[in-house]
Amino acid sequence: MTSSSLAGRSGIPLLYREVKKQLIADIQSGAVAPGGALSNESDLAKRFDVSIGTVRRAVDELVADNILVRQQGRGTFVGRLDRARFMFQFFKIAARDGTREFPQVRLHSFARSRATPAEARALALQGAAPVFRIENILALQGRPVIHDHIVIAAALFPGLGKRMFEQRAGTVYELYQSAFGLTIVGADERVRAQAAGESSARLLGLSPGDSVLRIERLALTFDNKPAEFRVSIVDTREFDYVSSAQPTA
Amino acid sequence: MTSSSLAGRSGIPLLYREVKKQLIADIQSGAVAPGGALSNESDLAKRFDVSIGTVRRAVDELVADNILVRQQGRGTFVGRLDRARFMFQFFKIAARDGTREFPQVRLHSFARSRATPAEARALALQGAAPVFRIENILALQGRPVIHDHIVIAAALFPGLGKRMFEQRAGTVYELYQSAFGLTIVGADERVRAQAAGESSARLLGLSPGDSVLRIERLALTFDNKPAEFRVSIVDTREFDYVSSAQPTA
DNA sequence: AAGTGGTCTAGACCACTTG
DNA sequence: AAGTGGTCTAGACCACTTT
Repeated sequence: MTSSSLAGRSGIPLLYREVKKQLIADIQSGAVAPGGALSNESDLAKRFDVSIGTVRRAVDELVADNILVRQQGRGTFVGRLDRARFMFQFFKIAARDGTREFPQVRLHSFARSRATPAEARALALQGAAPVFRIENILALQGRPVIHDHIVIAAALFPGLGKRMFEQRAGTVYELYQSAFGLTIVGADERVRAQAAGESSARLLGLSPGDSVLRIERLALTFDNKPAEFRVSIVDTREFDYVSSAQPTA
Repeated sequence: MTSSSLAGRSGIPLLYREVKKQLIADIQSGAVAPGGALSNESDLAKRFDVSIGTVRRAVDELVADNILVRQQGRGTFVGRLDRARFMFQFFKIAARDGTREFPQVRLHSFARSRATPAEARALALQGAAPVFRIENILALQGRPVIHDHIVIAAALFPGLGKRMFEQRAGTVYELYQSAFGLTIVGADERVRAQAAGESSARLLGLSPGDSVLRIERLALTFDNKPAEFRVSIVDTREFDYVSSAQPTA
């Protein structure tokens, strides 16, 4: 292949940012698959016509964002959105004693319908665009604790069906990643307390009016583009939403 | 002063980690004050007998942790825990439309008493150690929204009194930093929904039993040592707890 | 003009994994 | 032994701020 070196330092586009963009493009195009290895650093340096240090800086940032994973002596890999990463990066519910456990997920409903105005706004969709609307019940320690309502744009998930969703091997985000080439890289969450509605109360074994936690999560893909809108109703009698912001070391 | 070079690469202590430790020690000892400038990078490199690149790596991490602030052309400074930083790093309550506003704080009670077992556990104190117990009411848009209950070990804040606390110029954490040399660098938070108690309901204008958010925050200083335990009761009828985890760019 | 941090380079050497 | 990432160095050159 012809070597495609990067922009020539004209409008001050930082070299390592350009390298980062290219690496992201490789992931989005499928040129490197989830779990697959990147070229080694000296080859990347040759390909982009920069020094190894510049490649390392670009990779450093992608590693900090949990998008790439380095393994000394082995290589650098595209991070899979597997259970371990989901627990680490996205699942913030822990038992009172701090114990964290991967939830047992049961599909409650799967439907194709249209976005409400609020959903369209969150997902940056035009009008009442077609969406998939999915409800899950998540159990911890054998008891239903979380009632999830997922909304995703149908246009981003061509061919998605109930069976495919239900019979996925790993996490929901891993399905997005492996079957639709859509990588969730971050999320904005808004949390508040409210009285449980009738449906959530029934599904979680509560009385209507009991206090529950409501989490709105907007999951984002590259460039902070919204990809999934999710409302989670959590019974916090025995579990907490945890958020840690500690210096690295 | 006699140059004190760092460990001689014996037990594989990473050089940049050692530099980082020394810079933190300078902050804790008061050798560089909050808001004050560090030596320039080449002087730091000489002092620690390492290359500038190694100094930069240490400073990079401290900047990422919001402990230092770089200003190109001016220097590198110890970050002050002022309002802007408090809003950015610690205050996670926002109006439904996303608006963020620094709260108006009113002292409700100030007392010296002893730690409960749970508080002693959180703060890593022995037995029923002496603590200060402070209640604040925080108002947003002119209405009381948050009822804070702060617990701090008396031993860490010698000479703290009600007047000093009430008449502080800036944020609570800035008082800790400037008057007691204690820098808050991070926090662990646990959030859940519960029915409002009598006291919080009265102070926030709610009916007992209304759903409120309960936030337990353990604020940490260097080495993740606990420094403050705080319970915040939040009226989330018009405000949310927000948590964002987006890639840097 | 002088001083600061910011980017990028080229290369030495080390630590770890695999064949 | 060969190949990978990890640390550290020394220095060029640029961008920004202050005097």
